[in-house]
Amino acid sequence: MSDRTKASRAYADLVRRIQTMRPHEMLPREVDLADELGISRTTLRQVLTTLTAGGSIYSVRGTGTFVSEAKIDKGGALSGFSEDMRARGMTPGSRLLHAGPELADGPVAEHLGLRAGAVVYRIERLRLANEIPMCIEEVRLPAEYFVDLLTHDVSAGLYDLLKSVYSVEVAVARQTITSSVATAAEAELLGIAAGEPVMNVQRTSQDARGRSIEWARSRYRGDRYEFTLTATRNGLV
Amino acid sequence: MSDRTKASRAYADLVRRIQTMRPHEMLPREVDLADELGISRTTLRQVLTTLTAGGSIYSVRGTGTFVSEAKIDKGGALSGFSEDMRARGMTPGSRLLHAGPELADGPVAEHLGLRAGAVVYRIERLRLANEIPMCIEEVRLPAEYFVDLLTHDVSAGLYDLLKSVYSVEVAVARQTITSSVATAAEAELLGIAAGEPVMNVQRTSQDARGRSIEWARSRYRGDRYEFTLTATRNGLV
DNA sequence: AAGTGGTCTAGACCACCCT
DNA sequence: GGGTGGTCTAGACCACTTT
Repeated sequence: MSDRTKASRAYADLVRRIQTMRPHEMLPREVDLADELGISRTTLRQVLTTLTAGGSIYSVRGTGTFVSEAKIDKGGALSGFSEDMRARGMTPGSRLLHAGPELADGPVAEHLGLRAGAVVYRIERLRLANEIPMCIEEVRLPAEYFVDLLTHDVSAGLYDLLKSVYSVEVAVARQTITSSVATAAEAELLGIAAGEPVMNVQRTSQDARGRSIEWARSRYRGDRYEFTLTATRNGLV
Repeated sequence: MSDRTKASRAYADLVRRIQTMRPHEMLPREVDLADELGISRTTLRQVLTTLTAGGSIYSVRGTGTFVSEAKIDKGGALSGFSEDMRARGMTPGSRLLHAGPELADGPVAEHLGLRAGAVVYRIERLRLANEIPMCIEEVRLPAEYFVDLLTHDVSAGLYDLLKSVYSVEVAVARQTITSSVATAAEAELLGIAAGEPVMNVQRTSQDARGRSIEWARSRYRGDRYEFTLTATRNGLV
């Protein structure tokens, strides 16, 4: 959404323009469109590529570029709990269950790419949506990247904190989702009955340099949460 | 993987080159690299953008371009069951439970963007991995796009069929995952006990033109299946 | 000041679809 | 043959980091 470059400004212009058009309506030819937007065709094509990847438009070789039909709205799979809940129109909340340093044992060290015995921070929170318990979240972060992390407020909006204080942003995340039934302890925290379904989400995050910066395990109550994701076919490869 | 364009050939070359390098090792400067690969810097940058999006490399402004550290291998969220299972090293199988035309009722018509009462094909299959039941899959496809679909063998590899016979490919898919416990009927088909956890995956797929081409509901057994996905931060926006 | 990636351009040529 | 998107180029200039 940054309007620092011509391309991103043209992108915003074009998105607005597409919204006023009907599905399968044809866009002006690229040379003309570039002219209207005040950019070169090369820059325009960069913008069009992004829009195509996002499913807003499609082009047919030798024929033209068209507005796509239904818009599958993309859920931000890279967002954290707070952002995710706000996108769903709910108010996120948090109750801190634990926050402290510990030594990484085998599995944790492996997931984070650290040597066994390295220091990690473990933060465990009960996450709420509109005051209702939604999931139990357990996050581990390498202490070497986030010095004095616990002197800050980690009860909510952890990603904002990592970005603003440590200038670290998630670039790639891998999530594994499994289904199970709640144990007695989990059930009590989540306010459900033992034996009810829960979704387990394990997540490993890396920054742009490819360093693992987070390993998280969440247990969502299955009766109230649904996990949404959008996949797009890649270009070039 | 197509080597028809200079860019895709350079991409393949560069991937091979990166594999011989160590994490955080610096690549040659762009002008030189473009020269070595026999392409212009503009074309090279297109390739580098793809590699960056894929998490293979990262670049630091004013400094250089580097090989990323750990490689999170991307699971193809756009693949079908057969492809998915083969990627996990298992042999996919299928038992056809039902295949026939029907009239789209409200919810189905809505998901597929059809008028109520349009004809859709419903295909229900029990999907196996190494002969073991893995999920129950119910797919609905608009008959207007896939004329005489049922004269073909739909028991396995449906996506391959859609591509080879109808030249239709999935470009964007949206999936919603929820957790529940198996009903008696589901449990029997899946070979588990009623009350055990299952994962429900609902999926809407669109082709490049934005037409909804598939609506599917799957129920995976929670004890044997895990859902993996990789998310990457987008450029431009 | 020198070196690097980031943005943008004008224009050439190719591949394909239509009438 | 005329129109459209797809690929590729050489080069300019900017922004940032390092010495």
